[in-house]
Amino acid sequence: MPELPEVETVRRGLAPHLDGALIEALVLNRADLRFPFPPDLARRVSGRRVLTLGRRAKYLLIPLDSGETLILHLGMSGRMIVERRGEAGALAEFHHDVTRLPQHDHVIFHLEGGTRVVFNDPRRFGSLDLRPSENLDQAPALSSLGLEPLGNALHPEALTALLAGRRMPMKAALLDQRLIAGLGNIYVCEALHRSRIAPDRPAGSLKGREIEALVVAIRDVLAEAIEAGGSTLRDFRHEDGSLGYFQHAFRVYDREGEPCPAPGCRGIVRRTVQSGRSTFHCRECQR
DNA sequence: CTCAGCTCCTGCGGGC
DNA sequence: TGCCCGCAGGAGCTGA
Repeated sequence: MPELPEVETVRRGLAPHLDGALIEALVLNRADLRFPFPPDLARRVSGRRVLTLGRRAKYLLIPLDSGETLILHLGMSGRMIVERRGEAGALAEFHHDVTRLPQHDHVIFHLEGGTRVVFNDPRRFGSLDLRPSENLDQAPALSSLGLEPLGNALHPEALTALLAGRRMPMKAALLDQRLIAGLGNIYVCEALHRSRIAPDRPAGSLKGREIEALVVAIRDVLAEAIEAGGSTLRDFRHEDGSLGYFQHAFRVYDREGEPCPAPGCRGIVRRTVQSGRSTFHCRECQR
Protein backbone atom coordinates (compact mmCIF):
# COMPACT_ATOMS: atom_id res chain seq x y z
CA MET A 1 0.00 0.00 0.00
CA PRO A 2 1.86 2.92 1.31
CA GLU A 3 4.54 4.80 -0.46
CA LEU A 4 6.29 7.84 0.94
CA PRO A 5 3.30 10.22 0.76
CA GLU A 6 1.07 7.76 2.59
CA VAL A 7 3.65 7.18 5.32
CA GLU A 8 4.14 10.92 5.69
CA THR A 9 0.37 11.31 5.95
CA VAL A 10 0.32 8.67 8.68
CA ARG A 11 3.16 10.43 10.51
CA ARG A 12 1.34 13.76 10.43
CA GLY A 13 -1.89 12.17 11.59
CA LEU A 14 -0.28 10.28 14.44
CA ALA A 15 1.98 13.07 15.68
CA PRO A 16 -0.71 14.96 17.64
CA HIS A 17 -1.51 11.75 19.50
CA LEU A 18 1.95 10.24 19.89
CA ASP A 19 4.44 13.09 20.20
CA GLY A 20 5.31 13.31 23.88
CA ALA A 21 2.84 10.59 24.82
CA LEU A 22 3.49 7.98 27.48
CA ILE A 23 3.10 4.40 26.23
CA GLU A 24 1.61 2.69 29.24
CA ALA A 25 1.75 -0.67 27.53
CA LEU A 26 2.69 -2.11 24.17
CA VAL A 27 0.63 -5.21 23.46
CA LEU A 28 1.77 -7.72 20.85
CA ASN A 29 -0.90 -10.06 19.54
CA ARG A 30 1.64 -12.18 17.70
CA ALA A 31 5.40 -12.71 17.71
CA ASP A 32 6.18 -11.49 14.22
CA LEU A 33 5.03 -9.70 11.13
CA ARG A 34 7.29 -10.04 8.14
CA PHE A 35 10.15 -10.63 10.56
CA PRO A 36 10.21 -11.77 14.18
CA PHE A 37 9.83 -8.88 16.60
CA PRO A 38 13.06 -8.02 18.46
CA PRO A 39 13.64 -9.66 21.86
CA ASP A 40 11.60 -8.27 24.76
CA LEU A 41 9.92 -5.73 22.50
CA ALA A 42 6.89 -5.15 24.72
CA ARG A 43 8.97 -4.75 27.86
CA ARG A 44 11.43 -2.35 26.21
CA VAL A 45 8.62 -0.08 24.95
CA SER A 46 6.07 -0.22 27.77
CA GLY A 47 6.43 2.69 30.20
CA ARG A 48 8.47 4.77 27.76
CA ARG A 49 7.59 8.18 26.45
CA VAL A 50 7.59 9.03 22.75
CA LEU A 51 9.77 11.91 21.62
CA THR A 52 8.96 13.30 18.13
CA LEU A 53 7.75 11.08 15.29
CA GLY A 54 9.95 10.93 12.23
CA ARG A 55 10.06 9.24 8.85
CA ARG A 56 12.78 7.82 6.64
CA ALA A 57 11.62 6.78 3.16
CA LYS A 58 8.63 4.49 3.83
CA TYR A 59 9.59 3.86 7.45
CA LEU A 60 7.84 5.52 10.37
CA LEU A 61 10.28 6.31 13.18
CA ILE A 62 9.04 6.42 16.78
CA PRO A 63 11.89 7.56 19.06
CA LEU A 64 11.52 6.76 22.75
CA ASP A 65 13.00 8.38 25.86
CA SER A 66 14.85 5.12 26.50
CA GLY A 67 17.34 5.87 23.74
CA GLU A 68 15.78 3.35 21.37
CA THR A 69 13.64 4.00 18.31
CA LEU A 70 10.81 1.92 16.87
CA ILE A 71 11.22 1.42 13.12
CA LEU A 72 7.85 0.59 11.58
CA HIS A 73 7.03 -0.36 8.00
CA LEU A 74 3.44 -0.66 6.81
CA GLY A 75 4.24 -3.14 4.04
CA MET A 76 1.47 -3.43 1.48
CA SER A 77 -1.59 -3.40 3.68
CA GLY A 78 -0.60 -1.87 7.02
CA ARG A 79 -2.72 0.78 8.71
CA MET A 80 -2.31 2.80 11.87
CA ILE A 81 -5.57 3.60 13.61
CA VAL A 82 -6.13 5.96 16.54
CA GLU A 83 -8.96 5.12 18.94
CA ARG A 84 -9.73 7.65 21.61
CA ARG A 85 -11.67 7.22 24.79
CA GLY A 86 -15.00 9.04 24.58
CA GLU A 87 -16.11 11.78 26.90
CA ALA A 88 -18.33 9.40 28.82
CA GLY A 89 -15.33 7.23 29.54
CA ALA A 90 -16.28 4.35 27.33
CA LEU A 91 -14.08 3.52 24.38
CA ALA A 92 -15.73 5.52 21.65
CA GLU A 93 -16.26 4.38 18.11
CA PHE A 94 -14.39 7.42 16.87
CA HIS A 95 -12.68 5.73 14.01
CA HIS A 96 -14.61 5.58 10.77
CA ASP A 97 -12.65 2.65 9.48
CA VAL A 98 -15.44 0.12 9.26
CA THR A 99 -13.50 -1.98 6.76
CA ARG A 100 -10.78 -2.92 9.19
CA LEU A 101 -10.72 -6.52 10.37
CA PRO A 102 -9.85 -6.75 14.07
CA GLN A 103 -8.15 -10.11 13.67
CA HIS A 104 -5.34 -8.21 11.98
CA ASP A 105 -4.77 -5.83 14.91
CA HIS A 106 -1.25 -7.13 15.57
CA VAL A 107 0.30 -4.40 17.73
CA ILE A 108 -1.51 -2.03 20.08
CA PHE A 109 -0.05 1.03 21.80
CA HIS A 110 -1.98 1.82 24.98
CA LEU A 111 -1.34 5.48 25.73
CA GLU A 112 -1.77 7.52 28.85
CA GLY A 113 -5.33 8.87 28.94
CA GLY A 114 -6.90 5.87 27.24
CA THR A 115 -6.00 6.51 23.61
CA ARG A 116 -5.00 3.42 21.67
CA VAL A 117 -2.94 3.32 18.51
CA VAL A 118 -3.45 0.10 16.55
CA PHE A 119 -1.11 -1.34 13.92
CA ASN A 120 -3.37 -3.43 11.67
CA ASP A 121 -1.88 -5.34 8.74
CA PRO A 122 -3.85 -8.11 6.97
CA ARG A 123 -1.08 -9.26 4.67
CA ARG A 124 1.60 -9.02 7.34
CA PHE A 125 4.21 -7.64 4.96
CA GLY A 126 4.82 -4.90 7.49
CA SER A 127 7.61 -4.91 10.05
CA LEU A 128 8.50 -3.51 13.43
CA ASP A 129 11.99 -3.25 14.87
CA LEU A 130 13.57 -1.47 17.83
CA ARG A 131 17.10 -0.12 17.52
CA PRO A 132 19.36 2.36 19.30
CA SER A 133 18.46 5.94 18.40
CA GLU A 134 22.12 6.80 18.12
CA ASN A 135 23.36 6.06 14.61
CA LEU A 136 19.85 5.03 13.67
CA ASP A 137 20.79 5.11 10.01
CA GLN A 138 22.96 2.06 10.71
CA ALA A 139 19.91 -0.02 11.63
CA PRO A 140 19.43 -2.98 9.27
CA ALA A 141 16.21 -1.63 7.79
CA LEU A 142 17.72 1.78 7.05
CA SER A 143 21.38 1.21 6.32
CA SER A 144 21.08 0.53 2.60
CA LEU A 145 18.43 3.12 1.79
CA GLY A 146 19.24 5.66 -0.88
CA LEU A 147 18.43 9.33 -1.25
CA GLU A 148 15.47 10.84 0.54
CA PRO A 149 13.49 12.30 -2.37
CA LEU A 150 12.10 15.22 -0.39
CA GLY A 151 14.71 17.70 0.72
CA ASN A 152 18.01 18.70 -0.74
CA ALA A 153 19.72 15.36 -1.32
CA LEU A 154 17.89 14.64 -4.56
CA HIS A 155 19.27 16.94 -7.22
CA PRO A 156 20.22 16.37 -10.86
CA GLU A 157 23.92 15.80 -10.21
CA ALA A 158 23.20 13.20 -7.55
CA LEU A 159 20.66 11.40 -9.72
CA THR A 160 23.02 11.44 -12.69
CA ALA A 161 25.67 9.73 -10.60
CA LEU A 162 23.21 7.13 -9.32
CA LEU A 163 21.99 6.18 -12.79
CA ALA A 164 25.30 6.33 -14.64
CA GLY A 165 26.25 3.09 -16.34
CA ARG A 166 23.12 1.24 -15.33
CA ARG A 167 21.28 -0.76 -17.94
CA MET A 168 18.27 -1.55 -15.82
CA PRO A 169 15.02 0.07 -17.00
CA MET A 170 14.07 3.37 -15.40
CA LYS A 171 11.00 1.79 -13.85
CA ALA A 172 13.17 -0.64 -11.91
CA ALA A 173 15.75 1.99 -11.04
CA LEU A 174 13.19 4.27 -9.44
CA LEU A 175 11.66 1.37 -7.52
CA ASP A 176 15.09 0.41 -6.14
CA GLN A 177 15.11 1.76 -2.59
CA ARG A 178 18.93 1.67 -2.55
CA LEU A 179 19.01 4.48 -5.11
CA ILE A 180 16.08 6.72 -4.19
CA ALA A 181 14.13 5.64 -1.12
CA GLY A 182 10.40 6.14 -0.85
CA LEU A 183 8.94 5.75 -4.33
CA GLY A 184 6.69 2.80 -5.10
CA ASN A 185 4.78 1.58 -8.12
CA ILE A 186 2.27 4.42 -8.24
CA TYR A 187 4.58 7.38 -7.91
CA VAL A 188 7.21 5.87 -10.20
CA CYS A 189 4.60 5.61 -12.97
CA GLU A 190 3.41 9.13 -12.28
CA ALA A 191 6.89 10.68 -12.13
CA LEU A 192 7.96 9.02 -15.38
CA HIS A 193 4.84 10.24 -17.15
CA ARG A 194 5.26 13.79 -15.87
CA SER A 195 8.86 13.83 -17.05
CA ARG A 196 7.96 12.18 -20.39
CA ILE A 197 10.45 9.37 -19.90
CA ALA A 198 9.59 5.88 -21.10
CA PRO A 199 9.66 3.31 -18.29
CA ASP A 200 11.83 0.88 -20.27
CA ARG A 201 14.56 3.41 -20.98
CA PRO A 202 17.92 2.15 -19.71
CA ALA A 203 18.72 4.14 -16.60
CA GLY A 204 22.13 5.19 -17.81
CA SER A 205 20.76 6.61 -21.08
CA LEU A 206 19.02 9.67 -19.65
CA LYS A 207 20.22 13.05 -20.85
CA GLY A 208 20.81 16.04 -18.60
CA ARG A 209 17.52 17.75 -19.23
CA GLU A 210 15.63 14.50 -18.76
CA ILE A 211 17.26 14.03 -15.37
CA GLU A 212 16.35 17.57 -14.44
CA ALA A 213 12.73 17.02 -15.48
CA LEU A 214 12.62 13.77 -13.54
CA VAL A 215 13.89 15.38 -10.34
CA VAL A 216 11.20 18.05 -10.61
CA ALA A 217 8.54 15.45 -11.38
CA ILE A 218 9.47 13.30 -8.39
CA ARG A 219 9.44 16.25 -6.02
CA ASP A 220 6.19 17.62 -7.40
CA VAL A 221 4.23 14.39 -7.43
CA LEU A 222 5.26 13.51 -3.88
CA ALA A 223 4.52 17.00 -2.57
CA GLU A 224 1.13 17.07 -4.26
CA ALA A 225 0.26 13.63 -2.95
CA ILE A 226 1.17 14.59 0.60
CA GLU A 227 -0.89 17.74 0.24
CA ALA A 228 -3.85 15.56 -0.80
CA GLY A 229 -3.41 13.23 2.17
CA GLY A 230 -2.00 10.35 0.14
CA SER A 231 -3.76 7.94 -2.20
CA THR A 232 -6.47 5.49 -1.19
CA LEU A 233 -6.90 2.61 -3.62
CA ARG A 234 -7.85 -0.29 -1.39
CA ASP A 235 -6.69 -0.24 2.16
CA PHE A 236 -4.90 3.00 2.84
CA ARG A 237 -6.67 5.09 5.46
CA HIS A 238 -5.75 8.00 7.65
CA GLU A 239 -5.33 7.37 11.35
CA ASP A 240 -8.97 8.40 11.89
CA GLY A 241 -10.26 6.17 9.09
CA SER A 242 -10.66 8.95 6.52
CA LEU A 243 -9.40 8.61 2.95
CA GLY A 244 -6.64 10.18 0.92
CA TYR A 245 -7.74 11.63 -2.38
CA PHE A 246 -4.63 11.91 -4.54
CA GLN A 247 -5.81 8.85 -6.50
CA HIS A 248 -8.18 11.18 -8.33
CA ALA A 249 -5.13 13.11 -9.55
CA PHE A 250 -3.36 10.08 -11.03
CA ARG A 251 -2.46 10.80 -14.65
CA VAL A 252 -1.64 7.23 -15.69
CA TYR A 253 -1.69 4.83 -12.73
CA ASP A 254 -4.64 2.44 -13.00
CA ARG A 255 -5.90 4.35 -16.04
CA GLU A 256 -5.33 1.77 -18.76
CA GLY A 257 -7.24 2.65 -21.91
CA GLU A 258 -7.94 6.25 -20.98
CA PRO A 259 -6.68 9.14 -23.11
CA CYS A 260 -3.26 10.42 -22.11
CA PRO A 261 -3.82 13.55 -20.02
CA ALA A 262 -0.67 15.32 -21.25
CA PRO A 263 -1.56 18.57 -23.02
CA GLY A 264 -1.81 18.00 -26.76
CA CYS A 265 -1.02 14.29 -26.53
CA ARG A 266 -3.35 11.95 -28.38
CA GLY A 267 -2.00 8.77 -26.89
CA ILE A 268 -3.78 6.13 -24.81
CA VAL A 269 -2.57 5.00 -21.41
CA ARG A 270 -1.08 1.52 -21.70
CA ARG A 271 -0.50 -1.13 -19.09
CA THR A 272 2.54 -3.35 -19.39
CA VAL A 273 4.31 -5.63 -16.94
CA GLN A 274 7.92 -5.05 -15.94
CA SER A 275 9.54 -7.55 -13.60
CA GLY A 276 6.15 -8.71 -12.49
CA ARG A 277 4.67 -5.30 -11.71
CA SER A 278 2.17 -3.22 -13.63
CA THR A 279 3.52 -0.20 -15.44
CA PHE A 280 1.16 2.49 -16.73
CA HIS A 281 2.50 4.80 -19.38
CA CYS A 282 1.85 6.60 -22.68
CA ARG A 283 3.90 5.47 -25.66
CA GLU A 284 3.27 8.74 -27.50
CA CYS A 285 4.63 11.30 -25.07
CA GLN A 286 6.99 9.16 -22.99
CA ARG A 287 10.20 8.48 -24.91
C1' DC B 1 28.17 -6.11 -8.65
C1' DT B 2 23.78 -6.26 -11.46
C1' DC B 3 19.43 -7.75 -12.35
C1' DA B 4 15.16 -10.92 -13.10
C1' DG B 5 12.26 -13.86 -10.80
C1' DC B 6 10.18 -15.85 -6.84
C1' DT B 7 8.26 -15.45 -2.39
C1' DC B 8 5.81 -14.16 1.85
C1' DC B 9 0.20 -13.18 3.12
C1' DT B 10 -4.79 -11.91 2.86
C1' DG B 11 -8.65 -9.64 0.54
C1' DC B 12 -11.21 -8.13 -3.20
C1' DG B 13 -13.09 -7.44 -7.75
C1' DG B 14 -13.90 -9.22 -12.31
C1' DG B 15 -15.28 -12.89 -15.17
C1' DC B 16 -17.75 -16.92 -15.90
C1' DT C 1 -25.74 -15.57 -6.78
C1' DG C 2 -21.39 -17.99 -6.08
C1' DC C 3 -16.90 -19.51 -7.01
C1' DC C 4 -12.34 -19.16 -8.82
C1' DC C 5 -8.54 -16.66 -10.49
C1' DG C 6 -5.64 -12.87 -10.89
C1' DC C 7 -3.95 -9.05 -8.97
C1' DA C 8 -2.60 -5.66 -5.27
C1' DG C 9 0.67 0.28 -3.08
C1' DG C 10 6.82 -3.88 -0.71
C1' DA C 11 11.07 -5.72 -0.59
C1' DG C 12 14.39 -9.60 0.84
C1' DC C 13 16.44 -13.50 -1.07
C1' DT C 14 18.35 -16.60 -4.65
C1' DG C 15 20.89 -17.61 -8.47
C1' DA C 16 22.42 -16.70 -13.18
